[in-house]
Amino acid sequence: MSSLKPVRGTRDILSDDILRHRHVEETARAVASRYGYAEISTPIFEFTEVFARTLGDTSDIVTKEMYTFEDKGGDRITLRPEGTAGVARAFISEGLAQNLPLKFFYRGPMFRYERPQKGRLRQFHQIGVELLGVVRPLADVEVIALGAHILDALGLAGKVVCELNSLGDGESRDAYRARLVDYLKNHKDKLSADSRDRLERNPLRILDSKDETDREIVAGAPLMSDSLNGDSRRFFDELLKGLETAGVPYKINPRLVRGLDYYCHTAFEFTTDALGAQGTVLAGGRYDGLIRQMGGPQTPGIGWAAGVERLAMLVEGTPKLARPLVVVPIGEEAEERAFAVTQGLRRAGFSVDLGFSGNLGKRMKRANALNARAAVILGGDELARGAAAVRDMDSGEQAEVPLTALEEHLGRFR
RNA sequence: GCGGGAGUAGCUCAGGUGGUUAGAGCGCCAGAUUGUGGAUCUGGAUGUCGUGGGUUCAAGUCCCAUCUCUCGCCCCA
Repeated sequence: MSSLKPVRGTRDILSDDILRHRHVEETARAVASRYGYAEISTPIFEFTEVFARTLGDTSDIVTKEMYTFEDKGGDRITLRPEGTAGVARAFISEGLAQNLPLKFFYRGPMFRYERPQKGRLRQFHQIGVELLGVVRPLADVEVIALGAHILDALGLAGKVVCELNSLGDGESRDAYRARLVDYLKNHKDKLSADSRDRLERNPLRILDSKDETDREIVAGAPLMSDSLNGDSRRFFDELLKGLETAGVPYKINPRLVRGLDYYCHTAFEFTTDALGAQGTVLAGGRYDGLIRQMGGPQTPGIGWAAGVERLAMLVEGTPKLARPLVVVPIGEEAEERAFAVTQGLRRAGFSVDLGFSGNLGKRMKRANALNARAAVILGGDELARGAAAVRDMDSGEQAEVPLTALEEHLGRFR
């Protein structure tokens, strides 16, 4: 094995893997497009403040996971750890507030400096959507239904569960946080070290702690739903009703929280038990305060992101490429004419491979390895008659076809 | 960042207690078949044994460090 290796947590993606990635991305793009989501591509790096300001100073992403560096001009630059901040920044930079509501689909690499595991990499890929400018819960319904639709189109409906919760508006969330902290402080000495730390930093996170004693304590904790004010309660009820109307199955999980500070109201995760500790496959929520926090006009938003690597691991089988034709020249004179024949077929819309060397036997072997549908054999005898031998690689049947009728004859193999 | 497991051919893996030229299957290459692929048969090449250091007459094997993968924690897609 060579000592030349990719950087830790990065991968070359090729052959079957890249086909699966492409399948995931193209399926998502096609379904999102049916819902009217326009694709947007934002830079993979931004000024560090774009992420630092929006993700919250206490989040792990900001404190330890960002790839941040100073460029030659002295600017602080960060490789994007997630997609929402960049879309929000573009919304402000491009003055898009005139055109609300807006719906975006994006895809591309994200970067987080963390310890790699299965389904968790330092460079990974996400697909995601954002819906900006709609305060009504119907927006949440559409965004979640779109996520469910994409997972269904990928054949994963039976492998995932949509877990759902409401964090309420700011008022509800603050009220709940206070009640929760009050309760947990009474059990502080029994909490795990991690959770005692979280009590200061991010108390809501304690709700989904994996520590057993924590779980026992959490079982008796006040419920978020009891702290929702009237507006928040109504919002959540409308969302649930909408999902039922849309036929999206869900499971309410009162302990579901989101790591990032800007979420409010709706939080959801599509999870699977097929990927070990990295069970979250598509997740998102509502972020009504984000754009104003970044310095833009008050603009509500909701969206989600999904990990392409994780989805690709769940997708069964390998998407097949279209089977090519192969042109096989025999002899020097035929080789000179083969490229012109090949180009003619390519211009006519066929996928055609023309090898660079080899005798007949080798070229036929390669045609077989490429899973060619048919071979167009150009031998001296055939060319002298202005024809080619067309061999069906499945049946082995071979027929002589005049070059002038080649495209028409090959139509059956398209 | 913390804890456990693992790194031998392109791939999947064998290599008791240290002992000569490190093996198998798959794949690859060549030939049987110089105008015909898949199947079969014959032959061939697989390699700094992850990397660096140490112990020893002798290290794939033992010790230390380091890197990468993997499982879990943290966190998240």
